[in-house]
Amino acid sequence: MDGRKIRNMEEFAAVSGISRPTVSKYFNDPDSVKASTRKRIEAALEDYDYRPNIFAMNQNRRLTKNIGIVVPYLADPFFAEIARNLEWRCIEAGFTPILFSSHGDTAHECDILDGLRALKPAGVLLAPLGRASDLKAVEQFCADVPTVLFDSFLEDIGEAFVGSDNDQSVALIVEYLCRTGEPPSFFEMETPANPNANRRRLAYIQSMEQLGHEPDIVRAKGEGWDFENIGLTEGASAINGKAFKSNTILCSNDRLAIGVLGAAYACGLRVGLGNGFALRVAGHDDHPFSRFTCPPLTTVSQDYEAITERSFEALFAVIESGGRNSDRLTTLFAGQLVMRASA
Amino acid sequence: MDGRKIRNMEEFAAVSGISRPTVSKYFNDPDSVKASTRKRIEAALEDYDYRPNIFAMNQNRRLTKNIGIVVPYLADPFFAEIARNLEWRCIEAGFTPILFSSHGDTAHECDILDGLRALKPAGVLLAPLGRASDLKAVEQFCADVPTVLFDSFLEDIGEAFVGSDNDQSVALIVEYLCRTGEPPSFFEMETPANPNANRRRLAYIQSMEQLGHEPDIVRAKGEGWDFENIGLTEGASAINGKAFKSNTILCSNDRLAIGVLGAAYACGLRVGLGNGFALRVAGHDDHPFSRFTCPPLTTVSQDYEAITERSFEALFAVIESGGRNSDRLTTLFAGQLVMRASA
DNA sequence: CTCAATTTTTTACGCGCGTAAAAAATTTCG
DNA sequence: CGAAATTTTTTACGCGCGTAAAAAATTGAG
Repeated sequence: MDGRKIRNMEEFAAVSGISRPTVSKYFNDPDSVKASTRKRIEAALEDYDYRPNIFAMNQNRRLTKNIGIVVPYLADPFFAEIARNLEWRCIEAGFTPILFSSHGDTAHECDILDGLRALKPAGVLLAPLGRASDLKAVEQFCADVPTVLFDSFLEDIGEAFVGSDNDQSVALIVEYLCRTGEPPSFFEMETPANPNANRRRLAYIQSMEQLGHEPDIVRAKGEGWDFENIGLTEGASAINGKAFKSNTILCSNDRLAIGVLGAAYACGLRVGLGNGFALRVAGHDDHPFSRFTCPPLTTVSQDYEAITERSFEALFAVIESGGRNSDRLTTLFAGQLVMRASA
Repeated sequence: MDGRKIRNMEEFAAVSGISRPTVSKYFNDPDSVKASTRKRIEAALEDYDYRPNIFAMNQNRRLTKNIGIVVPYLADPFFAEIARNLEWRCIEAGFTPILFSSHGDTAHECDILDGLRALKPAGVLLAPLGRASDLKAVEQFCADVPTVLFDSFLEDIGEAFVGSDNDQSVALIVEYLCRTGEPPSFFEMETPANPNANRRRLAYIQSMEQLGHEPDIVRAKGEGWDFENIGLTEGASAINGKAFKSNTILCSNDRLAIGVLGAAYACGLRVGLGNGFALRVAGHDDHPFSRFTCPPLTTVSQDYEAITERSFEALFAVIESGGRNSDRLTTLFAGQLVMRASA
């Protein structure tokens, strides 16, 4: 703990007895210097706790060690959870994750992408708003910066896409619901922001038809990301208005289902499977809170860890290969049925 | 849209017909140049969409326009919501918010603060882990960087503190619960991470004694931020083990209460106020999801907007005054009773 | 129109680091 | 031990911008 404060790499190089270019090399990759010099630098590092100036470091770099993580709505615990995993993964690999939330707003998503460009990130993990995204802006961004999309699929954009296999997962739960009770009605938003929703509706229709049942779709009015609230209010009016042909409601996602559970409670309907229950409610995603609803929500899980792991790997591969060489690959993970008490 | 790409401020100055120092001045404060030159610059900006290199900009600055926002656990919608508001507020004021989550981990909180220092932020809005924080590290950080603490109170640290008045809010709900039914038992974590929890326990005891009732405190085992789960499992064993002396449970926070609601459901107890209900459950914070539980959770609201607004204002004042001159001021906002069906 | 006040331009340096090239030192290995 | 291979040092330049100082231009009031 020498009293002297180290002001720059020059000074640090002096006190550590190593030349500045070598020190610079060390900071860019500790393994690129001989083991003995590395030890000397790290010893000096203990005594003087110097850190290179990130701004100066990045100024001349064509790209940095930054990785942008962009999610459409961070107040949604699904994305909070994924963001948490991604951050962790990036740090582990020696990158600096920088987290952004589009807050459900098109213009803000564009602003984030603009700002991100200026940060010269090595890569970006982007879960776009979806329908609300400015497609041209996103496409242009992906052309400039190595980007892996996840969750929301956008045609032909990005180096890779990682998401869940809605066809499989919806078929799974539709089959389960049909097998254990009445074939489900499908409940979704009128104009879903997320492309997964469209996919799920189609998968629902197909599954129902394959099983010889007639699809029944109920659409909730409302826009935005306030899903629980929409599920609650619109769900209640749908229930009261006898809009559902079935006593079983499959919701497009868990957050909507949580709202519907509230609606059922407000309507005095007991939710669950078997005698004495008036309604079954199922969701999709295995949202972090779905275990704690009353009754606990039956749903299809998305494999959070697989999605984050694969997304990061895909991005890392692109970064390593120094740009855009891998064919655009799409990975869809299968969902697993999560049987709880609500259906 | 001239084909030429602008590479730096020099080139942009050339095409806009203004000298580089003046352009530089413009970017640091558009109002610092004459109106006519400002217009000329902004006209050129339309044609050439140039943006100054942030790294080069910040390199020589003693401090930047960055504002760090640090929350202990972003997967907690309470913090997600506050972070969202704070981000918005920062942008509005022309700053660049950078969001971090400590993920409930002491070491990670320290890393974040370290990294933040390197970003030379104009200021930081910090909700510390609390008990789990490395107090010395946080204190040292606050000495280096203008920091406003919120949510978790740490003695004598930071330029200001903004939080909620637990004494008032707990008194409010204890009084309500006593008035409308049995005096509540208090349910909390054994070793709460958040200092608010301690404050709330004390406020509970005081309120009960003032109303002439004997306090009854039940503590759940478990650590970390997985509150709902702890509330669910420990709540169930407490209920089954007849640990609660009262039929009314006041939980230290809403997330715990959400778990307890699940426990009650699992135990077959109907939760609500009045005849036919076996249990009352109340929480604290008016968590974003508390409106959607079954039954909807009775709780005390924290004034999210007031907290974010005041936090930002306090930080802004410190920044404006160029450092640390304001006396350390503490603002506590009163909670409001949110009567729903659970109690 | 004149003189002072304001604003812009010119000129020049520095920030902290990346990095290239050539020379010097060190290590490796036959 | 000596030559080749590896690593470090020396030297030097540039990145894009902030900013200081002095000179020049513009503006505004009288």
